[in-house]
Amino acid sequence: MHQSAFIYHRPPASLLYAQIWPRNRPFCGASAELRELHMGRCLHAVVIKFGFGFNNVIISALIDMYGRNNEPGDSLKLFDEMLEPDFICWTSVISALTRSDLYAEALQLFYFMHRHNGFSPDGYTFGSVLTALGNLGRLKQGKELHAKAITSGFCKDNIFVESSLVDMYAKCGLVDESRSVFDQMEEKNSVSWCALLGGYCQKGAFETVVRLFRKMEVDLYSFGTVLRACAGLSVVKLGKEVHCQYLKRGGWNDVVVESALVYLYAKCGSVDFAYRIFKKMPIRNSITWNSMISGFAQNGRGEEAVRIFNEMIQEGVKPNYISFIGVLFACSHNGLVDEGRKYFISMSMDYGIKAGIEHHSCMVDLLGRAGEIEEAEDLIKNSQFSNDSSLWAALLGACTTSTNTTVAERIAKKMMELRPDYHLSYVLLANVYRAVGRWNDAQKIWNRMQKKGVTKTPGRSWIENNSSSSVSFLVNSNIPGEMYNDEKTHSFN
DNA sequence: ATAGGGTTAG
Repeated sequence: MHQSAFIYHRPPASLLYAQIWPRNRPFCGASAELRELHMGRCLHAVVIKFGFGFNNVIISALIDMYGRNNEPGDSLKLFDEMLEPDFICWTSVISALTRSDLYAEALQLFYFMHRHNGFSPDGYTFGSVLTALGNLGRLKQGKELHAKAITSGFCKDNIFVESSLVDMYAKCGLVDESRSVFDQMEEKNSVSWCALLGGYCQKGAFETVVRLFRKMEVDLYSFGTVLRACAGLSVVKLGKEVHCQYLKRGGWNDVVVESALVYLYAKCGSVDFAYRIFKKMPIRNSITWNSMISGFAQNGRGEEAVRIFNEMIQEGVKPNYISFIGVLFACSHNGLVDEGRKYFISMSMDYGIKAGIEHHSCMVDLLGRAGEIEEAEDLIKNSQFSNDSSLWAALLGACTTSTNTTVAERIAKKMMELRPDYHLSYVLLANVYRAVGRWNDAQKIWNRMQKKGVTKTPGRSWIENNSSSSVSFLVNSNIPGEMYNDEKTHSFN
């Protein structure tokens, strides 16, 4: 008999394995330590032994279990081996991918499900897919899905869909849109609040975050957000209060909160304390490692930053775009020129990561400090950022100590071409001429600068910015009693 | 079976 009713279109094998599985190898070591995963695997065996291997409900639960334990490869394998995955199985596997930060892959499966199997999304699917879109910053598709959620009736009064929408708009940088969805919600919970606060964090409105944090129902999940705000404000004192609350409430081995603590303490100068927390963490992911690398790097401890970077690789965690920013920054600020060159090459050769503007900036800084002005110049010229004024400006700064007039002239002129209003190009070039006794040329540059009306932009000191009264106000007013033990706070629920 | 948190150069 013809079985067309049961034919289901499978996603390409390349999507199921080649692309996804290798990328997640690094997580396996960490997940193996989770007892829940071990239990889950045992249960899986029991399921098969008792002949429930073809029960979609049970398999859905298993797919979800692997997803929650950062084993998206196992989720996919199970899914691929199913004879007739129903719509719920698709949703489970999409959410498993989203949970493991495989957003693009989750989206691919979602569109595949829709196009080839004719399944329409429901509230559950919308939640996961909107999360994926938000993390990828795909505003256009996000809006499309928002419209679809409204027309299909899954939007109104569905706290999952609405919270995901708040999150999606916040992550795409549209805080106002995010706020408007939030305001229209009939019922709000800590997830909705947290999503909104994340948007304010991204905009740099850290004071707002701390203020609102005191008004909302607080769960351990939201500690990550407020710690990010603390780091943004460099208020280590408030961060310590949050840390205490985390421990007091029985928080333990939460990789997100503890990574945020590592970052906060390191950013505020307590690198050794940060390192102690880092050392104690049984499960570390790439963000944890990155926090520690950049923590050492920012505190002038480049060698340790490099050491942590290498340890990360040894432990089987793949360095990403941000890891390389940290390690290159460490190299540039500690004169590790050869290492810097090595890592810059290794980034694309060994890890397939294309160097971005941040990496180029670090390299220009590194080479400039080492006096390798022409090498840095070539690097910029041969990159896709050859007309980026921030890179040329960094190089220009490095020329101050150089006596090579020809090169300095060339760079200053390039900079004048890109940014005619940038005063340092003129100042620097004039200084270079003076250093070699070309007084007339120096004077000409000064005249040209004045004729163009280029003026120095007023500077502001770091101290001035950070001793503003609003920050000290926050620190003093946020005593723990007020933050967490307020009766009203708890009855908010 | 479903939603939210943490890392990014000058």
